[in-house]
Amino acid sequence: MSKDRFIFSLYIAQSAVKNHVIEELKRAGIKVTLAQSGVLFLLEEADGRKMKELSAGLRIDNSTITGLIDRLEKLKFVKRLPNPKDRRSIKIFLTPKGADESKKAKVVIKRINEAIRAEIPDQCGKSFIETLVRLTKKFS
Amino acid sequence: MSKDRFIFSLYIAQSAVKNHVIEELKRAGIKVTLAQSGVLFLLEEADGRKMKELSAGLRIDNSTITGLIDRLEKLKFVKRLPNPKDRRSIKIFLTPKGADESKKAKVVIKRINEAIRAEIPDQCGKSFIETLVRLTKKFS
DNA sequence: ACAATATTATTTGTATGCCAAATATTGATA
DNA sequence: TATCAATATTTGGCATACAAATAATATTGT
Repeated sequence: MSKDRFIFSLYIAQSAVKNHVIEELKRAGIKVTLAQSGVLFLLEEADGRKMKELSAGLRIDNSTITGLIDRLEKLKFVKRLPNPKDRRSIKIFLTPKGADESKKAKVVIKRINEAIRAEIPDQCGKSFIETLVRLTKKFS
Repeated sequence: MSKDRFIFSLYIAQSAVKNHVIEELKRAGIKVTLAQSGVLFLLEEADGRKMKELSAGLRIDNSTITGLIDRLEKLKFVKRLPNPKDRRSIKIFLTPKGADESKKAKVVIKRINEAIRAEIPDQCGKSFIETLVRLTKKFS
């Protein structure tokens, strides 16, 4: 049926997973969205990143990051601070509240990533991720 | 690095493929977008479908289809016609112009689907799609 | 030093996509 | 038949996402 419809199959699988994550985050009482949690995770790893570094890390457009940070700032999860070394750029910092939210979200995301791993046959488990990475490189 | 980050890997692979398709459609002078082409393909297969059938076929929300059809109708690629058998619903029909656009878009999409297939190792080619389908079922 | 160029973030406009609520119509049931 | 539940579509609100245009600042070439 969908034997050769890679584009569509990839779309609906990603869509199903994404909607499931959103639902589980909500169910856990988490205020940030999936995209916003991506920002928090990057900052947890290395705080004070520039907008540019965040958009590169998440593989999304600069202008999209602006909106994500706007909403995260309104929720008091991050703060924009000027970068004295380069006044074009801005550095983003986690607030304590944001760090807390990040940890909570990470629990949910991790659980779902493990549930996904469980769905992938062992022989081709590595191959699945490798294929995704190969597609990403090929079409970027 | 991204060994266990299935959600993220799936997202960026889908995103890369999607953006590549959009670019190629544009490059071929095609006016419809990827999502809109999905509607055209369904109608090419069976014209006069109801909104509900389209949203089910594309696995997207009802309200999203309304917008897609709005734009396709503005471009004169489809027409809304009343359904005498059930006046709650509406049937969507391809115009000749829409049928033409559909064929053009299909050439591009088919080419990219084949390029994707070429990126998947032979042993796990079937398994890749099967995994996507399994994930879709599990999380829907 | 200065002009041309590049980089960083934002703004605006358009397109998805979801959800919840509103509307219209149909079907079922008391 | 009157009412209530189910179904189909639309509307409005919000959150991504990209592209193009803009403003501010840095860098580079001469």
